[in-house]
Amino acid sequence: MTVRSAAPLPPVLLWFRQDLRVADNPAVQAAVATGRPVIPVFVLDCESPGPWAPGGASLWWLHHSLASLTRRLESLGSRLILRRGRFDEAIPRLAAETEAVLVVASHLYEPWAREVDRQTEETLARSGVEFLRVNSTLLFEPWTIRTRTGGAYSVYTPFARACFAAGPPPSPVPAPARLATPTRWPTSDVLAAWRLLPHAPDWASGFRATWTPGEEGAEARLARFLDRGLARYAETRNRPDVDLTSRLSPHLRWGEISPWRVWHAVLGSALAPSPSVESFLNELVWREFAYHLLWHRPEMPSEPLRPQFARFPWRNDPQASRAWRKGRTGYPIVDAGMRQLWQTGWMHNRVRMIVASFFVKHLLLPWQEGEAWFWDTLVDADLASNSASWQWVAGSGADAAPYFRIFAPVGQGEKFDPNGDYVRRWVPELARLPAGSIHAPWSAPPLVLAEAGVALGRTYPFPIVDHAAARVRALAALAAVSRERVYP
DNA sequence: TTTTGAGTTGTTCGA
DNA sequence: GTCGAACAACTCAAA
Repeated sequence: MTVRSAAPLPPVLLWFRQDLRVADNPAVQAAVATGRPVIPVFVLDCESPGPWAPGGASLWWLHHSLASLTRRLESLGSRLILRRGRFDEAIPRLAAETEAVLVVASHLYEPWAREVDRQTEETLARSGVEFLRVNSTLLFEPWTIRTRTGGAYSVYTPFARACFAAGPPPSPVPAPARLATPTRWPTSDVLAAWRLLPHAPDWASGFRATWTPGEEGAEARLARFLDRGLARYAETRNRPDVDLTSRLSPHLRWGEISPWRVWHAVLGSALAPSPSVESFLNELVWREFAYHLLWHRPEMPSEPLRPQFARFPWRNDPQASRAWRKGRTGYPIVDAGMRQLWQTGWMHNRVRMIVASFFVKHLLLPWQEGEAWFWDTLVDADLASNSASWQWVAGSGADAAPYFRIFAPVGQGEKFDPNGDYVRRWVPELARLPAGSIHAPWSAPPLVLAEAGVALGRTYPFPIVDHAAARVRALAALAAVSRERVYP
C-alpha cells in the first residue's frame, strides 16, 4: 500500500459580518458542511458604509464582541483573522492569499452593503471563487414576505399577519464541536491596534457596567428575560423605571444571538401563549418590518418615505439641538432618556419615542439629525430599525401616524414613570423632588423646589420650549405639509 | 375593479 | 378625577 501525501484541501473563508456567534449560525454550518478547512475572518470596513459606518458606541461594542468571538473560535480549535479595508478588496485579497475556493457569509440588507457585496461577488468570480450568502440574522428575509399581489408591505399589521402565517422560523442548531483548521494561517491584525475603544476621555465606564457583549452575554440576557421579564412584559414593557425589558437589541444587532433562537425560547416558555408572549414576539416582528422597509425602500435612512415631507419647514437651531443631546431641555423625562443614552449607550424604548417626538415636533428639528445622534451613541444602532423608527415618529414613514399624535413629555412622564424613579436615577439634580413635581419642576411650588435643592435656571434648566405653544406650532407645520399637493 | 375597513405605542376638552 | 369623543385626510391591503 502506497502512502501519498494528498495536496491540502483548499479552505473556505467563513466571513463574519453582523452574525458574531458560532452557535446557531447558518454561515458556520455551511462552512463546516463543505468538509474543508475553515478560515474565520472579520473585516472592518469603515469606508463602504459612508455615513453609516459604525458610530462610537457601536465600535465599543464591536471590540468586545470580536474579543468574545475570538475566544469562542479558539475553544473550537480555530482562530479569528482580522483585516481592515473595503470588503470588496480585503475579501478577494484574503481569498487569493489562502487559495480559498469559497467564501461564506450572512446576507446584509443595508443599501451600501448590497452594492459592495455585488462588487465582491464579481471580483471573487473572476478568480473562480464562489460567494455563498445565507440568512443568519432575520426571521424572514425581506423578499420572502409579500402581499397578495407580490408587492412589499408598508403597513405593520398586515405585514405581521403575513409573518405569523408564514410558518415558524428555523429551529436553533448548536455550535459545531470544532472547526477544521488550515495548514497555514494567514496574518491577522491585532484587535487592540484597531483602537475601537475610547481613550482620552474614556466615556465607556457606564457601558462596561451595563453590558456583556458576546454570545454568552446574549444567552445570559435571554435567560434573565425569560426568568424575570417575560411574564409581565405586556404591562411592564412601557415602564422605563422598571428594568424588565429584554435588552437584547445590541446582541441582535451584532448577531450574537439569532432572532429565531429568541423566538423559539419565548414561544417554548411555560408562559406561552399569553399577551406578554404575543407582545414580545411582535417586537421581533417590528425588527423584521424595519428590514423589510429598508430592503424595498433603500432611501429610507436619509429620505422621507412620504415625499411631501421633503418640504417640511424644519428649523435650524444648533442650541436647541445641543440641549437635547446633552439632556438639558428642561423636560425631565426627555433629559433622563438622553443622559441614559449618553452614559449607557442605550435608552428604554418608550423614552426613545418621547425624546424623538420632542426633537421632531417640539423643536421642529429634522429627524435625520436625531437619527444621526442615535446612530453614534446607541450600542444597538441598527440602520433599519433606527431609520424606520425615526420616520415613524416624524410621521414621514410609510405607515402613516395620525397627525395629532404629539407626545406630551409631562403626561408621558407621569404615566410611565409614575414615581419619578427613572428621572431620579438619570437626572440626579432633581432626585429630591416628590413624585408630584418631578415631571414638571417649573410648576412646583417654590417651597418644594427649595426643599429639594432645585434652583431653576441654575441647577436645572427651565423648559427650552413651552409645550402648548410647541404643540400648536407642530400641528400647523404638519397640516401645511399634508395639504400641500405634490406634483410630479 | 371598486369598495371597505383599518391603521403600535396620543392628547385635549368638556361633560 | 374619570370618561368618551373629537381630532385630516390618506393610503394600504384585501375582499
